[in-house]
Amino acid sequence: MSHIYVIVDNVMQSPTWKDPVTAADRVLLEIQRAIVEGQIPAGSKISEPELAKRFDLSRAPLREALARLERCHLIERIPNAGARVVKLSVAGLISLYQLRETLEGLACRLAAEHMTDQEITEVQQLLDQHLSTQRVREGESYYQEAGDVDFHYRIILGSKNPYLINLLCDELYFIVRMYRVQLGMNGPRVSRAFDEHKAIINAIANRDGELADLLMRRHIGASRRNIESHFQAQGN
Amino acid sequence: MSHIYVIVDNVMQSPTWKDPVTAADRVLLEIQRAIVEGQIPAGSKISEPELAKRFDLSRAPLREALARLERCHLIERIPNAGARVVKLSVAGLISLYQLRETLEGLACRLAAEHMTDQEITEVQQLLDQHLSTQRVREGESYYQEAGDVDFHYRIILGSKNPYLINLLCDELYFIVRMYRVQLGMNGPRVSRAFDEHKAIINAIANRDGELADLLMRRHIGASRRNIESHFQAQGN
DNA sequence: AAAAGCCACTATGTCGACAATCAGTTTGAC
DNA sequence: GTCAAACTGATTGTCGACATAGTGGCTTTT
Repeated sequence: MSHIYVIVDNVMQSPTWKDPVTAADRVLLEIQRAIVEGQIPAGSKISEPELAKRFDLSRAPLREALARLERCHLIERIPNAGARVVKLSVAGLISLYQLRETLEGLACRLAAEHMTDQEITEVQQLLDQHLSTQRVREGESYYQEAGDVDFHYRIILGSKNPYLINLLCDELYFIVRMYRVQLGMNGPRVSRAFDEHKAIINAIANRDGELADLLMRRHIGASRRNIESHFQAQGN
Repeated sequence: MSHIYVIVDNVMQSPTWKDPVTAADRVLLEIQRAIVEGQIPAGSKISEPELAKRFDLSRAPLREALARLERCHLIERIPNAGARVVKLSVAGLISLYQLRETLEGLACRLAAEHMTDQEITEVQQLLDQHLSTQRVREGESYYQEAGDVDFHYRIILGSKNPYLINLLCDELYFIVRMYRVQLGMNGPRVSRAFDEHKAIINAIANRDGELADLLMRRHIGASRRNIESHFQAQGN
């Protein structure tokens, strides 16, 4: 299990993420992982003294971490009443994907305008590389997950819009992962996703922002509909 | 000067904002106002001991407030090196308005789907009301500002998308205001904005999300271009 | 004189304890 | 028996002090 996150973490740490220098940073990463994995169950109450004891530090850095957890929508705090881990719901997931559709569409439009030729070439090489790796180890969707994250990540960075980058890579990233992990959304759509990714980067290479926008929205919309149909019979 | 913010605050406090119950909440509001007004200059360093003394409280609630200020992009923190008020730039403002265009466009599309007939009627009445008030006190753009905020605010709430609402009303609201106040963007576009608002709410009333989206993006895009041309000769 | 290294000082990160607030329970009155 | 009010327990908010990392100035060396 653990090597999944090793891969993803390596992917993410380079560009926007600074390594955890302070104790609050370290505990933040640990709690993020625990919540995303479901080790701290969704909807459960957060006890500051308990977590402080569990991670062996004072409440001060812990509260700092909680503030940042609230920022990425992993917990909800009520003054004088404590914090709870967010409850997952189909409605929430749909709201989230609606946002992603629009935002990553915008990222594509801006990326078509601002990415350098070299950056585009690198992404294309990345896709070919992921394709071959996935061919070799068919069925193991970890690589698809990491590759998918990496692809979207590079497009977002290519937009060169700091607000958009911060939003998608810092604030929305973890809760998207939480939904994917806890609702088991690693699933199929493997080969189709590759083709869609290729079409998107090609549109960007042609500097056709309009088309890249459309393709990305359709790409994420397909994921969303895939999930929606998956949960039509169930409650949750 | 101060009564401007009284109006806006009254507008904002009802739906999503809880009144400041804790000391950190109170000082947060004060510092937000100070930064937005430029009383604490853009780009200046934040000294925790100094602010703690100035507002007469400990560093603990102050740091809580700083964490939330970072969340609304009003300050930037570097570990072990302190916090600075954000530096305004034309590039930053353009990035911000690009985001707003897309996000509020999405809000319109969702609002056309989710707003109740009553909510729509209320917004229409609000527009007529603001129009008459503005007619009476021509030239005083405060009312236009408050009315503009109120209009956009209601559309955003009408989207019923919690992530989108939180984003636009909590995270991006203050920095948008900071740009408007410090770069003096109360400006003209008064009567045109009214017409555009009316067209948008009419599209929503007709449940034409596509059109409402387009009109809103054009509406904000006009503001952005208005600002861009205003700063083509200057540095900043 | 300029650059590099050292040192003192300040600011940030962290800690433990106190105060205020809220939830659940028990007690009391009608 | 039921509702209300006070009490108890624990949790959160706040405080002051300590440890540590960064900043600026001074000395020393080339």
